[in-house]
Amino acid sequence: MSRSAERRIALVETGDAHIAVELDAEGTELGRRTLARDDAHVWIASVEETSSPRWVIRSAREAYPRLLHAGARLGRTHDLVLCHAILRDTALLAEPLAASRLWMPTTTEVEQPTLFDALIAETEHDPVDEVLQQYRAQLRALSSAPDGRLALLCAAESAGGLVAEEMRAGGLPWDAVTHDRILVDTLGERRMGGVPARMAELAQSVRTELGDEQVNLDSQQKLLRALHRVGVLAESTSRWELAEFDHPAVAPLLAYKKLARLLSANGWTWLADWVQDGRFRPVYIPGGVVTGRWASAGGGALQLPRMLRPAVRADPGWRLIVADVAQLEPRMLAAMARDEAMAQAARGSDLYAGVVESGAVATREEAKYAVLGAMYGATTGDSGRLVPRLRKVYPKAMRLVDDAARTGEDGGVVSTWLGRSSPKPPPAWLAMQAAASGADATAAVVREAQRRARDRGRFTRNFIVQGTAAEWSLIWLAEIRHRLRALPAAATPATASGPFAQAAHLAFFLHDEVILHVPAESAEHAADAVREAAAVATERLFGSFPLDVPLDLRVAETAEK
DNA sequence: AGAAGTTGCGCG
DNA sequence: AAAGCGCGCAACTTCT
Repeated sequence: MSRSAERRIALVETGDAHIAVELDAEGTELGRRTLARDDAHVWIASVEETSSPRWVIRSAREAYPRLLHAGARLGRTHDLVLCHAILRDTALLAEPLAASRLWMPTTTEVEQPTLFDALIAETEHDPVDEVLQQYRAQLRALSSAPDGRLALLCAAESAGGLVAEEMRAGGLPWDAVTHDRILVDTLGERRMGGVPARMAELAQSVRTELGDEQVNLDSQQKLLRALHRVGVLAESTSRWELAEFDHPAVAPLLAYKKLARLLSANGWTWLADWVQDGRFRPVYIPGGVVTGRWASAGGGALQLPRMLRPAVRADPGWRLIVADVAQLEPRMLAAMARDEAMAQAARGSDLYAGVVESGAVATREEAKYAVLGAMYGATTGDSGRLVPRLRKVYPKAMRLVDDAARTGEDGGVVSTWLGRSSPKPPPAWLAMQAAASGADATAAVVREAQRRARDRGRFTRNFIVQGTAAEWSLIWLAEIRHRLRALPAAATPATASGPFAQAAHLAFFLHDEVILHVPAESAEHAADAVREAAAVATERLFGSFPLDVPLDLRVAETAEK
């Protein structure tokens, strides 16, 4: 469908109603209607079915949960809050979108009203006018772009906003019984008013070996002092440092710390707080990371521990599709830099094996550290030592990241493939650099400024790669979602009610991995959808440049790795 | 007593 | 084993 043929409808929530405003391609109003809050979803669903418009909304985060709950799904949106952040900061536009506090994400905390807010309140506009004005401003910004990249990014980001809410509504199927069994098997029997049995035994062993029956193992300071008393002269209580010491307290201590971590991060309290009706529902925050990666709030969705993956279990009659991309970031780098040699190494499922084949390094481990070091800016250690070898074999790719690093060191801004730009350095950073370049700068100030400049360089170096990988993933998600909507309703309903009780849905997303929850009879079609979506994402970003982005995909009952 | 900062861990 | 990017969270410690 061509863009101009696309129907656009702004959907604005007012106190007790929704106003739907029909728009043309420039955002000019063609007509409007008022919908009572309680049955807006009926009209929306019918319009969705007959003409699948692009809905212009303030924010999916704010508006979509209620619609989903009422039974209306939105196909495509333009999310003004998400797109405002992109168009405001992008370096691709000579004249970026004007920043406005009105279009920042609303925070949940109640903030003290500022003078600025008071000013806004005084001059408050009609909410419909505000939406239309902002949309027109964003359309103007997009029409001044040199190519379609920012428009693609805005569309993908908006789709991400929908996916995030739909994933929360659908939830990740979570088997509390399996989770509990893992906890008991690992931590020992749960005991009222104390730590679980096995943890208690380990703690006892540690205290005995330390000759201190009282020491609190969860206090770094007290633990460190106790260790020093028995001759373990570690500087911190971190795992890798303790492992260096040969003392009988070390082994049980490391085991205890591992269990303590599981208990506090994903123990019974977490299970009770975050799993209801057999679903884990974290809050996803699209664009929550400066690079464009998603953040999460609550539930620790960014740290789903490997150990607990067996608790991710499909409902009866349903399956999980578990898919991830191996080495997404270096693949993105190869294509961004149009580095044919690196793309050649990326042919097939293991990029690191390809790097070894190219002769740059001898082993797969070396390849891994060299490639990670190139993207992260390692300068010392094994990783730093290997990076120069990549410069010989992949000069184009290395020039791209090296240039990004230099731009950052100089205080500049870099952009991802689709045009999301890094934040400008903060005033304190600029002040430090200015101070260091003054005639009276001390050696210490100069040294510190150089260190901070290198920090900045490593950030911008990584930004372009991490951010472009996030863009690939966004398109992947959007294309998966699009294809899932065509699948038939489930033969067996899911165990949890809600908008996805009978529909295949995205259930989890983490940077380069997705988990889908799908009716068993649709599993193969859903798997195909995930594969097709990956191919489309690569093609949308890089056109005909030959880049492999292979998936590790399986259809299973659990998400076990 | 509660806010703010630090440490350590686990995820990509 | 490493020490290079990006996160969230819990528990402890220090500050107010």
